[in-house]
Amino acid sequence: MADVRGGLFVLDVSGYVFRAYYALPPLTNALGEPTQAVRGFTMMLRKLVAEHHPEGLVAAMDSPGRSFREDMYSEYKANRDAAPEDLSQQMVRCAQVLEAYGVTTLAEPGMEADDLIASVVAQAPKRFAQVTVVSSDKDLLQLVDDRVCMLDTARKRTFFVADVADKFGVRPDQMGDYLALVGDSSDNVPGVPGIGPKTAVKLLGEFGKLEGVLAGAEGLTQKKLKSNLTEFADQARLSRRLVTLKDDLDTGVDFDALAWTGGDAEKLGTLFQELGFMRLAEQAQEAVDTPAVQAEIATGGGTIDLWEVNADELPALETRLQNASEVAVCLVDSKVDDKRGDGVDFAVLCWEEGDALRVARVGMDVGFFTRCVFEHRWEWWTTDVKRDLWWLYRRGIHVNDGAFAQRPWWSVDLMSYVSDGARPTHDLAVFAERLGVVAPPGTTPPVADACMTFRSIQRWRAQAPRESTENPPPDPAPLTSSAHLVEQLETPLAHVLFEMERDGVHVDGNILKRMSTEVGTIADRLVETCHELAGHPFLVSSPRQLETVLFDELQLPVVKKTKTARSTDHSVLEELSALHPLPKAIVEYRMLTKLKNTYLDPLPEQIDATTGRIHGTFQQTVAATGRLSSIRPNLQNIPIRTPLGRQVRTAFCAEPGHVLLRADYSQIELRILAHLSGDEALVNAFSHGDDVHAQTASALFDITVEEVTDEQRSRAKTVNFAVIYGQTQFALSKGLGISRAEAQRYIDAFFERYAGVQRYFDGLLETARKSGVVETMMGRKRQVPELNSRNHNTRMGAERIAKNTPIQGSAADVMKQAMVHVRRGLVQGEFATRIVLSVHDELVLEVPEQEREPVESLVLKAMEQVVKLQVPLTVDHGWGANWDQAH
DNA sequence: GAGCCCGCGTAC
DNA sequence: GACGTACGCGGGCTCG
Repeated sequence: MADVRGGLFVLDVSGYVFRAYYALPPLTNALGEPTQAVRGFTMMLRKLVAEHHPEGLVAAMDSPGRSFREDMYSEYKANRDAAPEDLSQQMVRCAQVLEAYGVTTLAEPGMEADDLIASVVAQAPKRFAQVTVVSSDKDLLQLVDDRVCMLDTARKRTFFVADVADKFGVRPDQMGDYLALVGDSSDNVPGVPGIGPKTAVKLLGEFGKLEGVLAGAEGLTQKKLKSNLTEFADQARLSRRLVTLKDDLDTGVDFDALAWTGGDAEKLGTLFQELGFMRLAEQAQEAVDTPAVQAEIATGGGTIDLWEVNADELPALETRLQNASEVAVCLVDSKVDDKRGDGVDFAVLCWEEGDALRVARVGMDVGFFTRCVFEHRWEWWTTDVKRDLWWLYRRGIHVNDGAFAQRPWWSVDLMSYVSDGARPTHDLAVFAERLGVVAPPGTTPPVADACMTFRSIQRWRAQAPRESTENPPPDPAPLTSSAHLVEQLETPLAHVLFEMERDGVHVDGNILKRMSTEVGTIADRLVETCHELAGHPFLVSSPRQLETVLFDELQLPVVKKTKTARSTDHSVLEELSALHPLPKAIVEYRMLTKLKNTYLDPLPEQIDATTGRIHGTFQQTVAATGRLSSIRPNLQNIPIRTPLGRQVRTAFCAEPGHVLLRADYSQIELRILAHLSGDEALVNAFSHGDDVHAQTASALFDITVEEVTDEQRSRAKTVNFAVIYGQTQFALSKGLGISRAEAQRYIDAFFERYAGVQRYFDGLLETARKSGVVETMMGRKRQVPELNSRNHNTRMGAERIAKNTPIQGSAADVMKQAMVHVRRGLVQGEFATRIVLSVHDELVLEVPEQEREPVESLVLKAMEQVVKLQVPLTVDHGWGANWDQAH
């Protein structure tokens, strides 16, 4: 969600209180006065002030009595019971809270709050650049435009223009027509029978406006729809009038007086005491303080002047930018979390002149941005460089590898991520706060963001150490500080990922659809089998219902428990299958429906009709260890372990004339462990090309490597993994199905054989306890404060994280660097080969037939030689027409 | 009706 | 209570 700061906030009090009254559990004060809605409203108001720092505040309420809409249509809101007495009382109390808070409250006989809000919004631009309507009422979405958004505090969502389109399928200015067609049951607005959201969107998409739809009804082929539109045309017009907001009321508002300067602590204290809000009464003072205006702020003591750049002023802007070495470019798309790049477009540029920041707001001008990318030489500073590349791409500005490499790009998300991968988000607001950069007061969100981006990046680069003393730098490609990590690894990788997303992966949807039909049939039969075995129908997919059937009705033994229930997971069902046929059927059913619901059905939906390819998103700042992750769809958990699952991979195939190359690191994490620990036995084993799992087995079972059976090797492999994950005997015993004592014996045997690993972990934990941080080979950091927790479990969990993160994270460093090198090699060799997937230790490339040999050697070489470790890095590979075959 | 948590299952 | 890192599904509860 985009952050909304400053500007004017217009509160829909009636709507809020109405909902809170019914939604919240009843609450009364000592005198029995109902207060739940007042309390909800007060909390909302406090939160709003604390989080959004409004420049101005104004509230609007409905007036008691008949509204002009009832004169228009006697049934308006007739479905609502008269407001209960205790709701009206609370409405009065809310008005008192607002008064004590110093907020002007508007009410006008015959008018609803919505009309007052619309009128305020219409006049606000004279004084406020940005207006936020605070409401949950979709009627008010009509008001949204590029200066007005709606904040729904209940659902924690902000609606900009693109969000309205996203949610309803129509532009904000079409919302009135939309509601007129669909109707609104909560206000008893009739609409047109038979027209729901889908039909309304289709009609408005075709005809634009309600009148257009009514006029165009004649030409429609669907009979019922046509007759309804004709028969109920007047009802639609009436509905349209009912949902139209009156925006020309004389509100008598003095907009200058709306600037919020804080409330009256004394009044609030008294009021809260009456209401029985004792905690709030105590905090009344803090509640009314406006955020301190800090002169220093992001401006660095200078001033910020916003320059609205007209088309004819662009050359002048460019001249001034000639002298800028660094420019924060905030591309404003009305929607942050989106790579499609539609919506209202403009950018805010921020740069430094002398000691002052300059800010320019520029509309979308392809020529200007093309010159920004290809001609101007300043550093491009942003919050999300991959999003910028998409944004530019969607407008025909194709930043290829060469153009990307020509300028330094710096991105807040990547800086934040390498500094501490464990943070839940890496957005600008948090990053800036950590660096002590605050938003300049009284600026609109895009301007504030541009200034904060500029100052934050400046400060981070000044603070980031250039040298690290923690680990010796790997060679070649030394990355010894987080600044280097961003500059040489993550930022170039962002461009590689952009290209991977843009180019996508070719997927044959028909294969998946055929499988889906077959799997669906079998699953349907299994449902019946399950019902018969249970003796009655039940929802087979519901663990809760299954729990009842298995443990209450069939009286099967409870094998293990989850936090809240008796577990029915795979291991439990396996065990129970000896006692009853139902568990086995469930296992089968789960396997098939998992396949169908997670892969077979969703994947074809994701195939882009024009490219025939899936263009997923690779997230670069999500996994705490430094790994990539993949969403929409997740391309990193495509099945491989079962034959049926593997069939899914046959759908991931090369285009005609191409072939897939799969290349994966062999045992990369164990090799990293060997390198980091320097353990002699482990290093030697890898250096000599020995079978490390067999070597571990020989230690566990006290036999020679030659005597190791397949079964013993497999157990040793599990133990090797357990060490990487920092597992204890408990988990290992579960994994191997052995006693805890036996598991402990394995773990002890491992660390006896590989004593260097034990020493490495001991040293690592000692250092990490002091610093609270662990680090990867390339200097990626993750905070682990829980290492010093007094809670045993928390501390143990933190120790597992501390041991695993350098291993998993360094492997991620290596793979990411390899991706950058592979891509660079492909560009330099002018190959048409594309990287299509990256799955932690595996790369998949789509290679034109004639490029097979050179690309194979390029990829293997790049991956194997990306870093020089104490042990060799080896890469397995395979070729195939599809992903399955390439194994 | 949307959002969230839970249990579960897929990958490395 | 106890296995590191992810994403996503269906069910079911909750609801400022």
